[in-house]
This record gives sequence, structure tokens and C-alpha cells, in this order.
Amino acid sequence: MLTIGKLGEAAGVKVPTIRYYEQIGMLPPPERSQGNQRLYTGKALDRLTFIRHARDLGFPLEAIRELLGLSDTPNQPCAAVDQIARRQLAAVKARIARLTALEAELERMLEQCGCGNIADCRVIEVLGNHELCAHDHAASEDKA
Amino acid sequence: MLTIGKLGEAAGVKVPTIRYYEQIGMLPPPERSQGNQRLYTGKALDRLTFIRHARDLGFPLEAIRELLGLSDTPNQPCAAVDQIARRQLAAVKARIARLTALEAELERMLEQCGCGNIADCRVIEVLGNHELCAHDHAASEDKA
DNA sequence: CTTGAACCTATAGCTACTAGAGCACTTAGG
DNA sequence: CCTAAGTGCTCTAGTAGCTATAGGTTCAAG
Repeated sequence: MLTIGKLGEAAGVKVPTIRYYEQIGMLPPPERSQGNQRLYTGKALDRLTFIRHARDLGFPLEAIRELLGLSDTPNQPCAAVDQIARRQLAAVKARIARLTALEAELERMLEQCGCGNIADCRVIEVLGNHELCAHDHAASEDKA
Repeated sequence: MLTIGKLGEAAGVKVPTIRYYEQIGMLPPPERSQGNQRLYTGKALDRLTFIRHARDLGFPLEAIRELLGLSDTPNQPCAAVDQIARRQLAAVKARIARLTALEAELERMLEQCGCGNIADCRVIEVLGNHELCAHDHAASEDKA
């Protein structure tokens, strides 16, 4: 039986995050000690490790919830699992594409700046006038 | 003089967002009509366009606030502007690097999945066990 | 004059946590 | 046995950058 601190250490998750996961139903409420402290089993550690890893791979909590549900039905075909992973991969690819465009635009801006006065700073100028942009980076979602 | 709707249309920013920007001090409170409706000048449009564009390039609002402050002092050297842009570029590069690692990991996971039962689904297995990963994608910040 | 679109304020919600206040419990040393 | 440090508890509020909703007012066209 693990205290919340040990569990967090073992899974690489901060203690408040574990309580948060419990609160939103990602982790089942564990047993409590006589003094009302949470006591976790190895199963809880597995589940939390799974969550942590999926989070590291960028899966949103909702997707992880689905994956956890699916992993409880081992005899089903894994097409649904695949689909979630593919969706995530597509999201990652889209973000990379967008960020690469931003990177190019930022580099162009910086190269062109002669670093004189702000009055003729290329960075400020470009920001004020989209026409000066090489690409159309104006898509929404995934700012930064 | 533009109403908030026209302003939003012209700058490509939604109306509630404009009001939000005013609330947090990114835009000065404009004049009001007799009926208490906001009336904007061309200057406000310039400022909002600047904000919009910088947001599209991923600058956080705090950085944009700095840039707007700097653009009001045109006779200063633009080193400070450059520094903000460079910081943003570095952040974008870091995100791209991280996302590229995630992309590789997700692709590896999906390739290896024979798409049979969930019981032997590679995706579920990898998520449960970090040891099966090729890279160390466990850095924090910028999930997804 | 009436209708409908566009405006107003205020509040709450979104993701995924993180930080803080103010307590209770647990454990190792004396 | 006692005490102090460390860990745990609950609850609330805050982060970024909006978005949505409710319930009301104003404006422009017909």
C-alpha cells in the first residue's frame, strides 16, 4: 500500500495532480487509512502510470478516459484504440505544420531587422501589417 | 467610427474577444455612443490588428503588451523588440522539437499494432509501459 | 412602429493543473 | 511519552485566452 506521496513519486506525478485526477474521476477513490489518508494499490500505480504516459504523448484527458475504458475490454478488437491514437497523431502533425510556418515567419522577421530604431524595426512593422507576411499563418487553434 | 462588430470584422477578431481585451487592458476603453455602445477609431483598429497578428504568430499576450509598449517609443533601439521575438522563436522551436518526438513515438506505436484484440494491442501496451518507448518524450511543458 | 440584428453587462465554463491557507496525522529522535 | 518535522487532508482561487450563456438595451431597415 502506497501513500499518495510514494505513488506520485513512483509514477512521476505531483501529489495535487493525483487528487485532481481522483476529483475528475480519472482515478477511483482509494481506500483510506484510519487517519483518513489515501492508500493506493499497485493497480492504481499502473493506472496512473498509463495516464502519465499518455499525457506525455499529448493525449487529452478525455481521450485517455476512453483508452482506459477500452483497456478494460481486452477481447474487443483494437480498432477504436487505433482510431484514438491516429486522431492524436493527426493533431500532432497539424501542430507541427503550423508551428513550422510560424518558425519561418519569425525567422524572416528577425533576419530582416537591421536592429536600428524601433521606428524602422521590421518586427514591429510586420506585426502591424499582415501583408508583409510570406505565408498565411493565420489559421486558428494551437497558438504558439 | 466603427462599432465593435465592424471592428472585429475588420481585424478578424471576435466581438467577445475585443471586450475581453479591453477588460484586461490590452485595448483602451473607447468612446461610447449616446446609447452606450463602443465606438472605435482607426487607431484602435491598428492596435487590434497588431495584437491579432502577434497572437497568430504565437506571442503570449504579456509579450504583446511589451511590444505595444515598445512601439510607442519609436526612437529607442529595437534590441528589446528583437529579444522578445527571439524568445518566441526559441519557444516555437522547442515545441516543434518536442512534437516531432511525439510524432515519431505515435507512429511507431501505430505501426507495431497488428490491430487484433485490445489484449495484445501495442498502443495500450506502450502506454502502460514507458520502457517500450524509443525516445524520452517525457519532458514537461507543451503537452500535445 | 415594429421587428430583428447587433449591442450591453455579468457570470460561468473550458483544459489541466498549480498554489495557498489552515488544519490533522505520522514518524523518528530525545 | 513527547515533540517537531514532514506528510497528509480539504477547500478555494488562480493560471491563459478566450467562449458561452442569460437577460436586457439600442439601432437600422421596412
